[in-house]
Order: sequence, then structure tokens, then C-alpha cells
Amino acid sequence: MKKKKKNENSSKIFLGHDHGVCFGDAITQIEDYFIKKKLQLTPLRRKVFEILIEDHKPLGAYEILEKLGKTGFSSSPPIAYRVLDFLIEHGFVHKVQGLNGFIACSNPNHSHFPTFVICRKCEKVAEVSEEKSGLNLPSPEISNFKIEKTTIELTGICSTCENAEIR
Amino acid sequence: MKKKKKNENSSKIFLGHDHGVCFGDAITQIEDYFIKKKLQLTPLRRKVFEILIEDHKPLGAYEILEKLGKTGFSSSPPIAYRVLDFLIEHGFVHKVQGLNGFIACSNPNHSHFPTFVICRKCEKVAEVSEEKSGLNLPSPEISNFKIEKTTIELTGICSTCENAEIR
DNA sequence: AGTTAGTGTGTTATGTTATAACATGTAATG
DNA sequence: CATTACATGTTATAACATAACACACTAACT
Repeated sequence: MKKKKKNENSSKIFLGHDHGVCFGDAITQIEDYFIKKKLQLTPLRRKVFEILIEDHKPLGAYEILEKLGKTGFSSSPPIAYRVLDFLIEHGFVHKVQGLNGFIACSNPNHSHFPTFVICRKCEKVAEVSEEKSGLNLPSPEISNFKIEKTTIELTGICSTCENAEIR
Repeated sequence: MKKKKKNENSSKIFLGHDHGVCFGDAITQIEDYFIKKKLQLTPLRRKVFEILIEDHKPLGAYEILEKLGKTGFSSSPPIAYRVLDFLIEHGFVHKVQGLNGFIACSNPNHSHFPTFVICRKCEKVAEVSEEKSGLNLPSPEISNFKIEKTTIELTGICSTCENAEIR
């Protein structure tokens, strides 16, 4: 059974989770994928992915660079952007446009159009699948337009923060 | 006659329109709104809105600044960003995150969660209402999360460009 | 009038995010 | 062992955005 502690009083979309499991699963998934696709999961790529998986929230490219620097990698901007582009291309990372941040994909196996739910107060970000978001998945064609990529970000306030708000 | 062949075979969402009418309507709408809300439609604000309405596609802040400069306004960055923020706040302009661009709202009367459809080839951008996009409007609450603002951008290729593609 | 508060614009400087262009290294292929 | 493909490194700069402060104008008071 998938470990998932009871979670009644936290917002349902900002699920708690066992991070050790999450981390291990994600590494395994990316390893398998890279082998299958004959891609190189180099130390740099692995490190960037690990940084994102660990933080489990959007990081700016320059935050990532800083962390890279601390672990002995080069930390000039193109390093981060190139690796991020690569990981995005293969579905392991998403860019959160509203925050200029990058986040590890929480389910790289789905080919999907992710929706991000962003609390403006606590800045938690949840990636939700189309089914759970209450959004219909965009139909692949809208009036003769072929969708290749979506950016769907819902910004607002989570119940925890709302309850804490003074006003 | 405005060049625009009958457009049953062009993408329905990139509708042609009579730009003179569109422009006039938009100006009237913003004037009415500002009067009703007792806001100042200053020359600068009007000019920025006109620039966007005229171009009818997303412009970068610095493009707007350049146009402002040519008409005798100041063209230092805060000028544009301040006015844009103001117009966005009141629903007359949207930011297209994927392009770092700003576009006049095509229907400021609707309070709405707009969807933008963006052709990556011709770079045309259409604002579509929820009904037409095939997307459900996001429910105001998703699992205890209150949505205040949405960014929904669908990037891909319009049929016109697709037909023209070599591959 | 004089004072105060609110708003709008102007200016300088700087912060933040992202990319261009070119150099080097390394591994696989023919 | 030349060629190609790919990954990384480096310098410089482009593109996007905001902070902080200055000044002008109006409205609404005392």
C-alpha cells in the first residue's frame, strides 16, 4: 500500500507525503527512463534533478546554481538553464511561469498537461492532474488549433493560510 | 478590402475582425469604466492602452516604452510597468506569461479567467473565453483552495501554420 | 492661505532572469 | 585518427522587472 498518512486537516491538494519514498521513486523513474531512451543521466543532470526533488518546490535558476556551486559544479547561468531545458523536455521538470521557478515533476510517467496550484501566501505549489483539478483537460484540438504544451497555473490562497489571514 | 479570405479554413479562434470597430469599442469601454469607478484615464494610461489595442498582440514592456518615447512620453521602465500593472488590475490588459508580453483584454466586461491560445509559429495570440476553449472554467474552490487568478496558456500550432509546415 | 494625504509621473540605479557565442573535453563511429 | 555528437565550461550581454526617491497636482480639510 502506498504510504499516505492521514491528512484530514490539511488542504487536500497540498498532500503530505513520505519524502524518502518520493525521492527514491523519482530517482528510480528518471534512471529507468534515461536508460530506456538511451540518454545520459550525467552527474550534473542528476544533481539538478536531486536538488529539485529534495526541495519539492519551485526554485529559481540562480538558486539552483548556488546549490550547484556548493557541490563543486560550475555555477554560471547557462549550466542551469541548459540542464533545466533538457529535463523539461523529457518531462521531469516543469517551469512555474508565475514564479520564474522550476519544480520536479510529481508524476513523470503521465504524459500530461499539468496544472499548478499556487498559494500566494505560503507559496506552496501543488501539481495536480487534470482529473483532480476540476479543470477539464484541454481538448487536443480547439477549433483547428493543435495544443502542444500548456501552462495552467491557479494562484490563490489555501485554506490553511486563509484561516490565518487577519482581514 | 481587408485582406482576409473567407475564413472557414482558417482557425476559428483566430478570428478576423473590424479593427476600427474593435478599437473604438475598447476605448469607449475603458472610458466608461474609468468614469464609473472614478479612476483617472490619464494621457499616459490612455496611450498605453491604445498602443496595446492597436497592436492587438502581446508587446513587451520595452516595446511599449519605445512607442511611448516616440510620442513624447517618458520611457523609463517604471513608467510602463506601473501603468501596465494598473491596467491589469482593472482587467483591461493581461500578461501573457509565456511571452513576457502584455495584451489588451478582448473583453474587459467579463470578469473572467481568460485562456490564451498561442501559435508558436506565427505567434498569433487569441484570448478565448472559457466556454469556447473547451476548458472548464476552474471551479472557484479546488479542495479547499480559493482561486484568485489564473494563468491558462495553450501553446501549439494553428492550422494555417501547420499546413505550411514542411515536416 | 497652509497643511496634509492621495495619486500620478519622472528619474536614477540596480536587481533578476535568460541567452548568445564560443571553447574545451570526451566518447562512439567509421 | 578524423569526424560527429553530445555534455559542460566561460565570458559577456540581453531582456525583463523593481526599489527608492523626487516632484507636481488635486482634494479636503483647519
